[in-house]
Amino acid sequence: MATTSEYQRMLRGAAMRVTRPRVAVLSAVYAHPHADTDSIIRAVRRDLPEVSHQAVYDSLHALTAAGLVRRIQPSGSVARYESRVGDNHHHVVCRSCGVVADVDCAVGEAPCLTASDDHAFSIDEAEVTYWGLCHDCSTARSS
Amino acid sequence: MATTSEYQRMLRGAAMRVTRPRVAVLSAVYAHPHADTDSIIRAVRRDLPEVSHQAVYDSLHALTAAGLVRRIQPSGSVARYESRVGDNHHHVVCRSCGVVADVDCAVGEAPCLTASDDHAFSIDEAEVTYWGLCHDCSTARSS
DNA sequence: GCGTATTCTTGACTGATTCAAGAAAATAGG
DNA sequence: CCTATTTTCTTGAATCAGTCAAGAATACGC
Repeated sequence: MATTSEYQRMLRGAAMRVTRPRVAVLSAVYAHPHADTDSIIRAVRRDLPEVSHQAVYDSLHALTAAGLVRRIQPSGSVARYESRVGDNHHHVVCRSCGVVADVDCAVGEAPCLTASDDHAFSIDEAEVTYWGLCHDCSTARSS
Repeated sequence: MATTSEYQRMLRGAAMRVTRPRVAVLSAVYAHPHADTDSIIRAVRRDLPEVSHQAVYDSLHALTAAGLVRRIQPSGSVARYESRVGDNHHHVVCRSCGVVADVDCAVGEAPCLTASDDHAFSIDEAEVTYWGLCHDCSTARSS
């Protein structure tokens, strides 16, 4: 959690114009990690009831391009956004309810960054998604 | 590549009814690894010009549920299907053209299967996606 | 303040995928 | 082989996330 002026500073630091929708979107992503676009729109509208969905989409794209937020999209899910950037962390996703949690890199610094055969690709990122059942869903099933 | 009767045997082995659309879809997935649904529909219609898109969607879901094909969906891409199942391999995706290639598991058998903190999830799979530029796209950019 | 470039609003549109109802086809049993 | 039952396929409409486009509003350098 940060204050409005901190979000403004972050935007300026990324050479972006400071607008109310952008500050509200950045704040919503910080307040609701892994939220989908629709949840972010609803959160933003608690502050700014009149923002258009397009402004939120534009802001999310701009913030993602600037590296201030990160977009994730597990298979079968819509796009989700988080504020934790630049630390090479990964995600665990519940197959049943879709909830997402953060996972630090498993072994050492970048365990999976080296593919066994890179097919002449120049690889810049390795993204790991763990799949399973969250605590609630797995107890709900066994009971 | 396999013959029609082999695909039929695979379907029966999975306790699935053998229908022409399913055989054609299975064959198309084997012939076109990492193809999206639309490419598969077009490939299937070379054999069976009258199949509905819905039959292809249904077949792909049924084949995926039976474990005969695997569905992958990198961020920002539509669903893609492949016939290589059960061997814990991963994918490298080109950020520019979206092409997908297979990558064997990097280190040992299941390098990333152990999350550092599983948040009480029961994890059953670790999926690794490598991002970068394929050979063609990276030479096209530097030239 | 002013001017200009960027961003936001409005509203239509696309494209992948799903839903639903009835027709057709596949297996089990006789 | 024939029939019954269940699954699968066809047809056509609908949904949903996200994009496109044109003009109005706003931010910020001067």
